[in-house]
Amino acid sequence: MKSPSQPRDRGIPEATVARLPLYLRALHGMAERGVATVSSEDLAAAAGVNSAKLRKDLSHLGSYGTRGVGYEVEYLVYQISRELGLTQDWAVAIVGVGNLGRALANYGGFVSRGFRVAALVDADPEVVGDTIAGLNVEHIDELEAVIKRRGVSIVVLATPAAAAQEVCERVIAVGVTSILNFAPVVLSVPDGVDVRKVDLSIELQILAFHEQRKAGGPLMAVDSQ
Amino acid sequence: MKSPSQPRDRGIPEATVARLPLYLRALHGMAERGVATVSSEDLAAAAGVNSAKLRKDLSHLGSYGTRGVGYEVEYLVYQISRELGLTQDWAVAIVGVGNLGRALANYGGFVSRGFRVAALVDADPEVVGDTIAGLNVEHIDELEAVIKRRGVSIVVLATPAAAAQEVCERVIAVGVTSILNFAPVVLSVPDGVDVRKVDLSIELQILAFHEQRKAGGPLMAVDSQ
DNA sequence: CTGACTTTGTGCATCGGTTCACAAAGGGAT
DNA sequence: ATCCCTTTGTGAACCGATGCACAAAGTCAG
Repeated sequence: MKSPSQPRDRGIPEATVARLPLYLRALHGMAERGVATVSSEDLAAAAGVNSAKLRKDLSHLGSYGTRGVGYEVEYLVYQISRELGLTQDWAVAIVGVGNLGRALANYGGFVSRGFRVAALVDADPEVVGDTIAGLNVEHIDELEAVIKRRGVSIVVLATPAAAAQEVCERVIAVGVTSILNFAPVVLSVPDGVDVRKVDLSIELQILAFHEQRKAGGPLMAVDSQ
Repeated sequence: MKSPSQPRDRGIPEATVARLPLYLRALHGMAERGVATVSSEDLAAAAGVNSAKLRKDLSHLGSYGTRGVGYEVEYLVYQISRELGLTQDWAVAIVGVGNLGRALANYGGFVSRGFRVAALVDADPEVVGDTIAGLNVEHIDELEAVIKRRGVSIVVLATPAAAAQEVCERVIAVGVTSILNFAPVVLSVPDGVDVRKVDLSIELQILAFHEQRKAGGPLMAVDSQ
């Protein structure tokens, strides 16, 4: 338990970052089941990746394993959490309280670790004032004020496509630099602002592509011309 | 307009497939605005990628552009749609009609092109029998029957994490090979089955990672202890 | 018909990520 | 203390994706 060589490369590959939450989830499950120690092989299986990749990923954070034994679950949970910035509390605002926004507000996974839905905002006077998931829905005119007042640093866009770019610009103007976008548009943002996009219909289209291939099969007798 | 050399490589890179829906969306927008022809430069800008990448992507489908001119919008829409398998109609079943399932059922983007929500299934007797987005919610006991009867080939899992694996196995058993999973678990499936995963909390965690970095900045004075 | 101009399609260098395979490191038994 | 066994951490080969830069191919004006 001595201080393990300062390893933080300050440069963790993007692909690795994207997998850390996966490992974290698997580790949480193990911690709950009382597992104290886990090998790269087992953890990799639980996370659905291969063990070499997992080891290389973890090696980017430092040498937190013990050769011949594996990784201490609790310790690794802490290290990954810290690396991902989950040891602090992130205030999230959800803009757009339609079906999707509502689902997100109620989604347990958000609140669980590190994130807190701090504000709900919508333009429709019909829903402004309603209470959803214990929160009062505020009017879009209050957007900037709410973000500042609640210390929101991550904004989730669940608005109609047409509204997304404008909302995006407004929140950036008051200092937000992390946006999770569910609206089916390409947002244009200045450098330094991070946008991640979740697009349900794109995922379906990718599935359809593969499904079509399978249906045709290797000896596809379709309209090959 | 002569038949353009049989190009279908039968091997389109995965990264390209993932971007085709993006191009398709941009093209639809252009078609609606009456644009007849578009250059790789303009289309790339609309889709948020660089133009060399776009040209290379499209070249995998065939030579559908005209040098000195660009791409004919309508024609390209058709070619990409066909490649993605959107010229046929895909019946989709949504399992789990909680907040998220409801949002998905009502999500216009699904229905719009090529996809049709053909069934809603849930285990909760409270919601079975309800009508959501014009569809009757059926009981999970009917799962296999419904899938066969409606010709469902793509299943969307919006169940609680604990139920996902079981539902997954049941739909695979009746021949489904394409699954879009919103439950926060790693599904284990046999070869030949495609699973795509959308995980809201993972996206947030990735954002938090980058936000933390920005907050600290190059000369981070944090607990480097 | 010719020549200037535009834009595609692609060869090539590069880069980031994955996988293999093994030396190094630790634990535990004798 | 020594040896054997397990498992990590990583060097190196490999693979797919990206981006540059340009020749090839077309349009259009005169």
